[in-house]
Amino acid sequence: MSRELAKTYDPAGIEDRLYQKWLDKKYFHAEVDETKKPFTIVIPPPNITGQLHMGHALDETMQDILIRFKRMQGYNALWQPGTDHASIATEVRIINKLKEEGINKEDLGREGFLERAWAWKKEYGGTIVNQLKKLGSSCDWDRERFTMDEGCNRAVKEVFVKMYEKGYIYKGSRIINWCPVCNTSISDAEVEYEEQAGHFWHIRYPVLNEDGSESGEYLEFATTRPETMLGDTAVAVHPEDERYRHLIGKELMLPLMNRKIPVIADEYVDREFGTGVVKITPGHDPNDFEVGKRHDLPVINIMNDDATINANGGKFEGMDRYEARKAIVKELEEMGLLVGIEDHVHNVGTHDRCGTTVEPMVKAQWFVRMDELIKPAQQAVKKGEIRLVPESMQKNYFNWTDNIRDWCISRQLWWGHRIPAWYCADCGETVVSRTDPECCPKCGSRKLSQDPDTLDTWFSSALWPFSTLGWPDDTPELRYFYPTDVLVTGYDIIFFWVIRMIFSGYEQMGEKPFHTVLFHGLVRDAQGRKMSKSLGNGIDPLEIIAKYGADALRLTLVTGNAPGNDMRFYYEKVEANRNFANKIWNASRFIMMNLGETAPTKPAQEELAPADRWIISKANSLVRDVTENMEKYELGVAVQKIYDFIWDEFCDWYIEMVKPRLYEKEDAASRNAALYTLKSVLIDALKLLHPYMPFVTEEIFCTLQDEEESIMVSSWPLYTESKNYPEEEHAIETVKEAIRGIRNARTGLNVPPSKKAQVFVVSALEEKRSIFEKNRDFFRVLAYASEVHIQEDKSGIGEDAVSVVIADVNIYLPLGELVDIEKEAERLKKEEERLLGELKRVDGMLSNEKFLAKAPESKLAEERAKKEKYSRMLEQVREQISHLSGK
RNA sequence: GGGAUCAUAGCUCAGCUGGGAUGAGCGUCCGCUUGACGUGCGGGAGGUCACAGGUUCGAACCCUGUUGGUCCCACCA
Repeated sequence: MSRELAKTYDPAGIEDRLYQKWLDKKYFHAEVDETKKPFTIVIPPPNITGQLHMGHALDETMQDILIRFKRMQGYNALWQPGTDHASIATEVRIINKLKEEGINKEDLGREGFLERAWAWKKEYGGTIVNQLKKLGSSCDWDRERFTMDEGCNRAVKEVFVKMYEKGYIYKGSRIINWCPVCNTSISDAEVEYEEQAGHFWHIRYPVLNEDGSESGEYLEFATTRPETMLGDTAVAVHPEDERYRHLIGKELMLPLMNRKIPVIADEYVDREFGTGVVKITPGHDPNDFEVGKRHDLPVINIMNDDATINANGGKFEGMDRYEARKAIVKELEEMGLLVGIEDHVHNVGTHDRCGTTVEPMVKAQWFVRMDELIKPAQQAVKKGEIRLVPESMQKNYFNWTDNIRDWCISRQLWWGHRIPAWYCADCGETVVSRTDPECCPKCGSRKLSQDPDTLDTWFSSALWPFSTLGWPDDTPELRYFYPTDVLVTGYDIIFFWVIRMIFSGYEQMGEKPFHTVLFHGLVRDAQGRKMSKSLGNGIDPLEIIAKYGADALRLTLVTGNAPGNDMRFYYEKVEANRNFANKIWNASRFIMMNLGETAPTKPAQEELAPADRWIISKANSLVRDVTENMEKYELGVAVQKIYDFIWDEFCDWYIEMVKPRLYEKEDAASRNAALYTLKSVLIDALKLLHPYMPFVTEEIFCTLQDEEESIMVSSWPLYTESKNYPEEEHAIETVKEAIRGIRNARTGLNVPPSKKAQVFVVSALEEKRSIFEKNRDFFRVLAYASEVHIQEDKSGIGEDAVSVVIADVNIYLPLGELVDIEKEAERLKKEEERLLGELKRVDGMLSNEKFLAKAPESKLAEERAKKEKYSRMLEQVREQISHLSGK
């Protein structure tokens, strides 16, 4: 096999080719295998209407990292993919498309509409999936599911019927949020509150005498929505409000409608607010609805579904709600009942899909009773059975579970799961059934009609962790892969989805759906704004992939960002990561060039140079740290360590150190040891990096070696005690320190690398001199020296040499230029102060009983060693100071 | 109104349950045809970790308060 790579890494072509290979080899596919431990992630199903955006890209990348990591660790890793039918989003999209053709949905009829919808799904539903593939997502596509496929439909019906039978699902007339544009009810979670500038209209209603005549007294209040007065059925005051006590029980004349309404007393009224009087409209305000229930008030619905006034609105019938508002205010003013208008900013509920102001309306809808269901979901998080990462998300979670209200699940849409309830035209019986009933079980009538409504999209997604594994059937997959392991999602859908999956899991399966929820934040633009269509500031992940490669994008999305935090997207960051891909590419290219056609053989222990052992040892700790971080879901921290290791330690130091051994071919054993180490350390680093950058790592891996056919099914590196070489680590770090000192000095003295210099490395310590002696080549190469002299430092400061002091090593550069003695003295003084500070700190720790009792032995030893080191350094610095002052 | 969260280098952010500001990317300055890479190499400048107190031998990290920003929830008509 030829080991040649192009001079720069160009992801184009490579990525698609490798992805196809993985698909062909079925590497993504997971089968039930009792001999292996499963690791499962279910994808948050993207909407079929969706276009891949940065949010998806982040979400998928995190999941892919985890699943690839676990797969390499030897788990039987299943990433269960699928898409969501997204009832309202899709229905809106199709309606709009029909509109372009001049068709409205009713013309087509339900059947015809659904036909169009399925055709649409067939045409566009796969788009998002293909886009996910561009990212490198290692989903088991053989198991792809859809929330409205046959299995999911059965799961939905099963759950609906079961919960209905248990009394958890009921139909009731309650006040719900109505979207007049989408023409459907929506749940509380779908309402978004928006601050809007509005007004307070101060209005008064005349108080009536017992005989119905006007008493001349008025009751004044303020309202932000005067048009709802058409549906007023009372006016309320606080029961203990002295100002109005005498009016409680009396009647008022509702102007414009000429309806008598009572004055009632209810604690809901805040005496301090406004006039302490509230008009009560049970038909169009959730609070008023509750008040109405307590007082048995009639509920009057004054609006049609499109938010125009209906027949109950008298002469305002047919007007839009805002037109009616104007007209009503005008008439009240003419009647002298408008006391004043005041500017007021208030929160208005809008539909999160279309932005329309939501209208509270009383309608017969289906609900899920939450009080019982929520308990296990609450407990699970409280007891730590389900872990939220980051933990701070618990507050959010409990905020919702503690205040949960019944979930309105019926939608007046056609695209979705139709509610499995039928009504008997003859006896009025409601039949809820898994199968379509032929006749009424109560009266035998065949005049049954199915409820026209469909279910909230989230009803089916709530079942996703088990419906995708085959539930309600008792499948091997379900037994093996459930509960799943980690759910990765944005914190913005905790309420819509996460909570609902959790309680559904406990209710239907008797077990949690996953043990960990890993949250990520939003991807914002460079200015920190949300990416949105209206702002036009969205960045298309596919464009980034085309230009920089999926690897660079993936890395960009997971670095420098803690779980749950929002991040900003910078092109500069992507570029930096593209550069990193190129860096690895070139390091690998270099290694392959030197490898030639023969593979290096495993060297004997004693053939390994100190530098080899050093990098092996470093790589070994890297394996331990990275694995640990990844297991704690610290994906960004982990990859940062890999990045630093590859770029700094491996490329900038180790490869440079090894070059002389590669070029001087006399010592075959040494060359072989170097090549072997280069190759094996590179392979380990590639493996660690693979979950993050699957494509470059695979391409290099396959070119570099012939033993294994893919890095993605190779095994994760293991931390091995025997690969620890603390002595060599110490030695090479010492050498690095000295070399850095020389480089510094050279820069300070303005000596370019091309100008090779004699270098005197001088140390008072026998130990160091011997280390330098063993690694003297490095000085030549890395410090650009012509000659290297290692000498004992007897004087502290040399007599006729220029000296620069780095730590406790003196480096003499006989270049004929003198260092500024005063500056040097100043520097030494500072160094002395620093060391004194350090010693004080270490002493503090070592004399602290609590610390001594608690700290692990390794930490103690480390601190003691530091103490020694600092004392020694201090001694030397002081010696040098005295030498200098003697001059 | 309640709650959460953030404030660290010019910019964007890491900083692992108190122990050397350990830092990254970008930017900036100086210097490099060092035979993998200029998508590169070497070196530098730049931080009283928002402010004020407190706990501690020791605080960016814990507590209290202040200021400023972001977000979530909430019926104040």
